[in-house]
Amino acid sequence: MDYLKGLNDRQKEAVLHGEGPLLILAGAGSGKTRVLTHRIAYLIEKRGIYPGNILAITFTNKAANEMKERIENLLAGDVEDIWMGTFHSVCVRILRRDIDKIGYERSFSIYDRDEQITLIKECIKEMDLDREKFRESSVLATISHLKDKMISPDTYINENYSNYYLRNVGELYALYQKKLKQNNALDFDDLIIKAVELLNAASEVADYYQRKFQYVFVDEFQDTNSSQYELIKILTRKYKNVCVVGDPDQSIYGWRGADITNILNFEKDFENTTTILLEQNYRSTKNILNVANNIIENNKARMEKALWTENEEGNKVVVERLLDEKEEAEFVARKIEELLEEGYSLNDMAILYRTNAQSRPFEQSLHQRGIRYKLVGGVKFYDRKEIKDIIAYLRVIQNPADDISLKRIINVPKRGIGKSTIEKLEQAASEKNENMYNILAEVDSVKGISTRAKNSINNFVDLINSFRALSETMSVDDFIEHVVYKIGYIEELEKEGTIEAQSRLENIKEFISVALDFVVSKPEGTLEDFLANISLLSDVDKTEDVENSVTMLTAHSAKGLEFPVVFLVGMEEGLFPIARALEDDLELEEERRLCYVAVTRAEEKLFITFTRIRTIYGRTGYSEASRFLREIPEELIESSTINTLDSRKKFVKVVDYTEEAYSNTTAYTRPVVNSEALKPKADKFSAKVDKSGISIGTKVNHKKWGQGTIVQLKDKNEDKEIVVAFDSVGLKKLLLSLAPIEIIK
DNA sequence: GCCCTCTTGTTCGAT
DNA sequence: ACAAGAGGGC
Repeated sequence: MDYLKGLNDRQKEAVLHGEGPLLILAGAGSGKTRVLTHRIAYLIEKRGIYPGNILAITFTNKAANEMKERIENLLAGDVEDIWMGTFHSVCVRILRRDIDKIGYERSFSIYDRDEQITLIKECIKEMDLDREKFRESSVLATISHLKDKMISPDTYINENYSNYYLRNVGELYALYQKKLKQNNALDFDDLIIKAVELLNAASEVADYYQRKFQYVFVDEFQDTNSSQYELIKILTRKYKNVCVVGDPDQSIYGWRGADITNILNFEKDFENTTTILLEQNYRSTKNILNVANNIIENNKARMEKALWTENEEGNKVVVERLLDEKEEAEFVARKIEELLEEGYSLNDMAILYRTNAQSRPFEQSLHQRGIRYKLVGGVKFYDRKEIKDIIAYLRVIQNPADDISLKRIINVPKRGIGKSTIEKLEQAASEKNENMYNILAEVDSVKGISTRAKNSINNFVDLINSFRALSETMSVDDFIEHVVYKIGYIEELEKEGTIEAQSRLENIKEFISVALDFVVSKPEGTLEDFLANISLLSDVDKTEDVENSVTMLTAHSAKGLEFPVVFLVGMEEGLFPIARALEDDLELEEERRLCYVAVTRAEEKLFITFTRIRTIYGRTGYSEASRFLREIPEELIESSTINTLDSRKKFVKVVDYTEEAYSNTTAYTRPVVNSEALKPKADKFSAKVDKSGISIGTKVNHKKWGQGTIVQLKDKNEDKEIVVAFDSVGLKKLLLSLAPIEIIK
């Protein structure tokens, strides 16, 4: 194959680069994914590098999968052995093998934000600190930053000994870490720093990976933090074949510890670095790119870079002011319908906003018109109570030391283990310095607990023990199904009979089908793999592919994506840029970079909207156009509601929301659209397709496994279990209501 | 021990 | 607007 076909000179240079460190400064849309995939393919085929000797860090798991696919297509060969994934998933993989060398068990749990809060709350309570002064979220933020910078609690306490607040934050940090360890749990930051710790502590482990990873790639390098950079330095110490790709203008995770100076320091940290600039944009029209360039130029702390394109000039960017968020959503929905008539498909379009809370009106407007959409992030499936409960069960089964999860589910569903009993158990646990599960196992010797409670506890322990044995032998989806029935969760919800309980039941079914998907894509995956998988997936990863639908997501989540048509909404002072950033130059520049990221997602058409009135956090107020809009030259803008700019480069109100103007925007008649192409959200789950009239011998088509024939059919609970002989994968057992199948006539 | 209501505080982005 | 926590009633 020709690895260089269609590449420009700079890109070719990057692909063909030999040994040694390589820094690629890649502007938005400059084809960096192409460069990365071609370079990896080139290394494997032309330079004979074994795929297992390559590590590539991507920003989402989805990006990793797409890259793998593209490389596979280039090579027409198997590249499964490449280590490709996010920092976090790669670190989990390293830690699962060897974390016992630094005193944790390999069955460690991964704590997400909720568990972190529960844990820090416990710490604040235990240290008897004032909750008004020591806010969980700000304490956690400090701890996280300290971890990123790999500053230990002791160091921090010593440095801030004379400051009451900071010293106690340091003490909280120490206690928090101690508790994590006791729970055999790692938070997100720990995943990185414990991997670094492991590599520093165990030279044979470091040696293994340093030999293994002859070539290391890091995408979105501008958004790495210090500990992640440290990890890269350690892993590449032997070969120094490290290629990082980044764009300082797209650094948008400073609040999460990302450090642009990593890019600036790279050339210093790695001697003989080759630096390549990719400045030709292949994604956007001249107009869109111009808008982006004009905005980003206002940042002072910036490496000069001039992105250019040979693409067409394209349409002017449309900027519209609407009355309020409802009108804004209506405007977007109408435009979407127009664009459909023009021949665009729903997949081509995305709505980008600053905060997740802005999605509601758009959901409503799109839903009303039967326009399918998919929501990235937002109210999270995995944050629902019932799902968290089940995950807590699974965590306890996998890692009995996990007290946080244990306490969550010890009396769920109610089994007569009340508050006072739990307090006694906690006390006993801390006296003996043991995990609660161990105390439960020998509860008969704990004083002050009623016989009835002891009975319940013994039953509970037996139940968990039986699950532990079963989890080894059953497939993950079957196992979860077994657990939810066995613990009586399903029964309880069914008894409740409310609509809410019904939706909880459906969520649980959905969760089981997530597990099924996992088993299908990774047949050798264990329960702990599944748990790690769901906690490390990004919102983009978790969003299921809904055929033919508009994507709605935050500007942050949109990083790395591109769409022919982008609606950038809510461009108002105090919203984008967000209020908090208005008084801080650094934060304001990060907002501007975020705006730059948003604008550069668009390929052909960009619509920007803002409103005159907006309700935020229950308060309605007047809003004014974002300063970023004022940074766009007049000649690049087209608008029907505002008369662009005056001499002071400010938006001037020309069409006010008088009655007339208002009715102008609402008296729009909807074009008749082909309804077949636009089904509403309700049929998102394939489970809803009609499966009556199914019998032995019926031919079905499965979403993943293709065609098959039903060979067995029996009642199971209120459902039917079917066994299908698939042409591709042989016999599979499925639940009729869940299976993503349709009947072939 | 459990459930319900009222109050109070928080307001961004997310692995 | 919304969620979590406190406090009161059963």
